[in-house]
Amino acid sequence: MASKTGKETKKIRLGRQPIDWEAHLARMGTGKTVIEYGANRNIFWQGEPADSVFFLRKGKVKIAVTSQQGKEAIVATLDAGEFFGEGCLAGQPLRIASAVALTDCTLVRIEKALMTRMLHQEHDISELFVTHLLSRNIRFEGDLVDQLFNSSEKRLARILLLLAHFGKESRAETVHPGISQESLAQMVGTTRSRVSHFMNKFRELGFVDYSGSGGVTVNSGLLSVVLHD
Amino acid sequence: MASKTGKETKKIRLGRQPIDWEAHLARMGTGKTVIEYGANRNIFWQGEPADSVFFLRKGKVKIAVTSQQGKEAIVATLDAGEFFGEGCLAGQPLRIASAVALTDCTLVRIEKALMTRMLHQEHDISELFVTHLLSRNIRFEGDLVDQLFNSSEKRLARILLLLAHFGKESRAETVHPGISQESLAQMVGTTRSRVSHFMNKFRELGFVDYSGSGGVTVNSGLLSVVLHD
DNA sequence: AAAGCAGTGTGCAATATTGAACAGATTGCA
DNA sequence: TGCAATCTGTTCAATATTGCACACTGCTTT
Repeated sequence: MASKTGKETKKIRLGRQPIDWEAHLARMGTGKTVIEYGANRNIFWQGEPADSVFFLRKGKVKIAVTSQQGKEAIVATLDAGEFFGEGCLAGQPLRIASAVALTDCTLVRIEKALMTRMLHQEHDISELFVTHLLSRNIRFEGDLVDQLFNSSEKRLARILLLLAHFGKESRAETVHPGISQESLAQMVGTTRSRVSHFMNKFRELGFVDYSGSGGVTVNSGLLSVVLHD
Repeated sequence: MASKTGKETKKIRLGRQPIDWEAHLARMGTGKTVIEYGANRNIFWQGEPADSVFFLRKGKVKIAVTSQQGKEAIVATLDAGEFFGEGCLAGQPLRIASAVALTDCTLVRIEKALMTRMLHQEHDISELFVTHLLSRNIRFEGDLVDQLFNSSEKRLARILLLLAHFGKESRAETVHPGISQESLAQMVGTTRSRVSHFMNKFRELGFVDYSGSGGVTVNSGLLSVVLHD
């Protein structure tokens, strides 16, 4: 509780002027709740009724799907400032995926009815949401193309680069600390033994660095070579 | 040929009332063009500057990506009533995919600036566009999950079902006539020889029917069994 | 009719991937 | 401290997939 989200900027950059998402939210009537989730806490389960959209104010969240055979795949990991669970707005009655907090999170739960109303009445919200959906779309399309074309080795390289926010201003270079090979395998769509194999290969080549604990460091410049053959 | 798409209603169902897309378009100033494309004509190429969004009024269009190695993948096939090329709205300077008319098409080209203006000013358009993006998102997420979990056999089964509009009211049961095994392979993300192999298997089991020419007929009920193991 | 062409049915060796196993290392906790 | 749980490195046989080859079909063009 009582996290220091106060420091986070509430103004989210859009095409034109920054919009004050929190102010809009505050103005709306009932239907929203601010919730804090501890790391590893479940936010919603696949198969549950879907009646709300979430906005991630702080922390990281993963979206995962479990197959009938019990295998799990991670279809997205989200950072602060992103929406999720928006499928219900398109009429999905049930969650098609589960959402789990990867770190301590604070998020805003918005009931479907309220979200619909906001999209209908508030231009800025509507525009923000369109921007979000466009980015998500581009990311999904990229993931799909990646699957259609590339070997598991290249897919792993790509995931590592994306997790390190390759291309963004902030050259964090460090992947989410504590990410396991199992999780990587679930994102890449392969087995852990394969991930272990390639991680070692990448490490020997100096593309990544990781020692027991302390997360993975990515040399984006070098690793990106893998993608281009 | 998909024949009577011309009869499709121009009023597109939204959550609430149907909105008259054409009327909105007509009211806007310059920046839009109605274009007709013959079958197999190219609409835009991957790598080209991206400065407009398209609305498909009639016909079918495929969205394809070519890898550096020259392999082609089909990431989507679109029906009347759908948008495409919307990536530019999120700031993509270049097309990341090519668009090709699969049948004779008529489509509306909307310049990026006009589209932005419409999204900003016209509630109905904005809402329609959000609905489109949500559906597209759900489809991409589904495709991605499919790739992460399933074998090429199941993926082929799924594509055949989707092409036959499985689940929709109109039990057309007939896939786009003249679709080649090569195209199927590019959608599924595998090789033609694999597609040929599974198509024969499906045919022997009575799940599909196809004879030289005349397109593929899908027995959705039977074929969907493949998906559930 | 002959030739060309695109699509299909097969077979096969080379390669990639899976799935399961086991040992060592590290971490968290009683 | 010691135990249990988790994560990692590594192997290996079974399986799936690729990439290519070639023959055969139906169709169009000349």
